[in-house]
Amino acid sequence: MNVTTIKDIAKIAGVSHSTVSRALNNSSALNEETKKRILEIARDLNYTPNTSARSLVLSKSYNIGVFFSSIYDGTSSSFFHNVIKSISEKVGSNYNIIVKSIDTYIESYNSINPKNFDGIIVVSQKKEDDSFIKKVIEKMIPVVVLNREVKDLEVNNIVSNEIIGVYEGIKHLINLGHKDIAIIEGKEDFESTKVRRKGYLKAFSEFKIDIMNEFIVKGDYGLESGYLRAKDLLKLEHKPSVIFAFNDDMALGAMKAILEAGLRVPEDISILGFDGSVFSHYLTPSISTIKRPIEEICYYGVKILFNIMKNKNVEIEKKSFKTFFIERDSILPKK
Amino acid sequence: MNVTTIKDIAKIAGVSHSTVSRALNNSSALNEETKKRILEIARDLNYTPNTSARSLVLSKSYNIGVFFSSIYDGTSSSFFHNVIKSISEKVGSNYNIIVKSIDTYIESYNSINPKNFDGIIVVSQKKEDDSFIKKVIEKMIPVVVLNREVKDLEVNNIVSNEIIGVYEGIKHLINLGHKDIAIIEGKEDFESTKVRRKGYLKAFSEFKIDIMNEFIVKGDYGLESGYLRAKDLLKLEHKPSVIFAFNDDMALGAMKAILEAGLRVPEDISILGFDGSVFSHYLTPSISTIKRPIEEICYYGVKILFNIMKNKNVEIEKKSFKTFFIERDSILPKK
DNA sequence: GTGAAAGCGCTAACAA
DNA sequence: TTGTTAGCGCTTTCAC
Repeated sequence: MNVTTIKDIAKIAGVSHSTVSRALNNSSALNEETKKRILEIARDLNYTPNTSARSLVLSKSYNIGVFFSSIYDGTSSSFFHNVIKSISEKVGSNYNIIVKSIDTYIESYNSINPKNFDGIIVVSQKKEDDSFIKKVIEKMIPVVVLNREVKDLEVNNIVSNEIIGVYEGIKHLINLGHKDIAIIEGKEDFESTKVRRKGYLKAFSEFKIDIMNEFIVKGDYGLESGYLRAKDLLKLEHKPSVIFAFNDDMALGAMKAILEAGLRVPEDISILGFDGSVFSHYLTPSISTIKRPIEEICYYGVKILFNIMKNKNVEIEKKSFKTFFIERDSILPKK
Repeated sequence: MNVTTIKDIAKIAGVSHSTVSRALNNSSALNEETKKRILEIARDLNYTPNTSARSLVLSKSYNIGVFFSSIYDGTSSSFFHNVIKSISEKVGSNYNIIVKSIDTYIESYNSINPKNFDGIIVVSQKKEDDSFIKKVIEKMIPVVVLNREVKDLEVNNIVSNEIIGVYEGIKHLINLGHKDIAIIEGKEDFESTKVRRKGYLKAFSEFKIDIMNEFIVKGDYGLESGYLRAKDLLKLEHKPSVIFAFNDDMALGAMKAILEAGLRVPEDISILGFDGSVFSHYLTPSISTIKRPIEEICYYGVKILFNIMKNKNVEIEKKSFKTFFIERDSILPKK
């Protein structure tokens, strides 16, 4: 015998396979005794249901797809881990979590079918994900998009307001007398880059700070790029008094570059990061950063997803959590 | 109409559904023209196959399970991300990667069925995972266990030899004159803790270094525990001249504690980490560490898994990759 | 309380 | 080259 099926159990128990099915799903009225007997046999035979068969008849896959724009490029480890942890925790173990990277998911989105996914969570970074999201919507799969504000599509969308956090962080810097604020931006095609940029531009314009073009450099959210771009900044004749990196990883890289140049953090150059990742607190100096509530976003996203899965007609929801500036030791007033 | 099926296509194309199936799988000889027509209709109708149905008949799920001992506790973000990236990359997009945490995967391993998983990768930390692995083997699911050496089970097993790396790291320290080497161990129930312990014990005994009980403390692989345990160590009257943390996260925590105490790294206290995670290189000072080749382990693991999946009768393979000491700036000779 | 039978969407053996 | 048919393992309706 290969794998135990309900038929095998039925034969041994001397009942029909439908009775076995009923017992296994402890459905309707059926004799307590036969039920007990069947369950016992199932256990002895090490029975586990064939999910494909069950899915086929129930039109329910017990699969939740978690699609990142990319799991390879531009996604920091702490963010990635945090997202998976939070989603897994909230989803529970009744469902499978299938992790995919949209950028390598070519084959014309071949498995995007409501029968294959009970729900889909898109952890989106790029506007280009819209074509994928659109497919998902067309297929009527319950879907929620996290992390990036989707403008052109009617879809459940949970994000954090990153402009506010950045604005506040920059405002704090300006209030401390800083004007020479350099920025290491993230990947150009990531929305987070554009949004965070808006945040500092808002603060700059409000406080009438001149934007120095040579102070704005492009990173890619990776540690190395933070290091390299900060090195570039330090070569400038007129050096910045602060470096604001668009994520904590790059902030760490930048700090290395500063210290390597024989300068001190924060005495010579202050640093501001973004994400509020755990490790940033343990650096010396601890890095001031802008915290985005990844867990809340994920929890809330899953909650909504399950709502839609249960009750198709709920209204589309857009929600934005706050981000906030966390002051730590990497910032000092301008000398 | 709900979701397009091959029957819908068949009706429109005026052929039988089996012809559609053939066209879709571009099987055997069938009229190029009808095939083309069918494919076109399929595209127009936005057809995507129902994987449950396909799985059911083919006895192939296109699911690869990636089971961690825990995705929540004791698993560092960089390790987790690295593993998922490496496995995903090698597996390719024909398969679904289902990420699970064994510790929360109670319900008597209910979905462990060869029909539900074409293959399973266990990223194992604890001996207790053996009961899970055993179930998988019993069910004849192709399986490979990564990361932890499995002793009591005949199973494909790809690990790294961590004893050697630790031994070399400690030897290096001893050669630099260090004797007061403190250790922050990892989670007690993780095999990695035991193995890395063996590494330093081997070096200690070989070089006849006395083991100071108060120098051996228990962390949990989390940043905070590195910080806290290092603080404890610094309260000792006779302070260590080196702290070796069983992973880079704890090393970072330990460094914070040392610097906070007004001591310098490495001038006053040297630090050695473990993992070779990317960020450890960007810390200041960069942390000397022991590199384990996670990518290689994962790549090789996937390769073997696919081998077994294709050809059931391949021999069981045990393979161990080397770990090696990476010298960086966090270590100085004993004063 | 239980069995018979149909059917979920697909593939494949067998006919034609 | 194509259609008919059976069947993968399961749930569920309808009888009894």
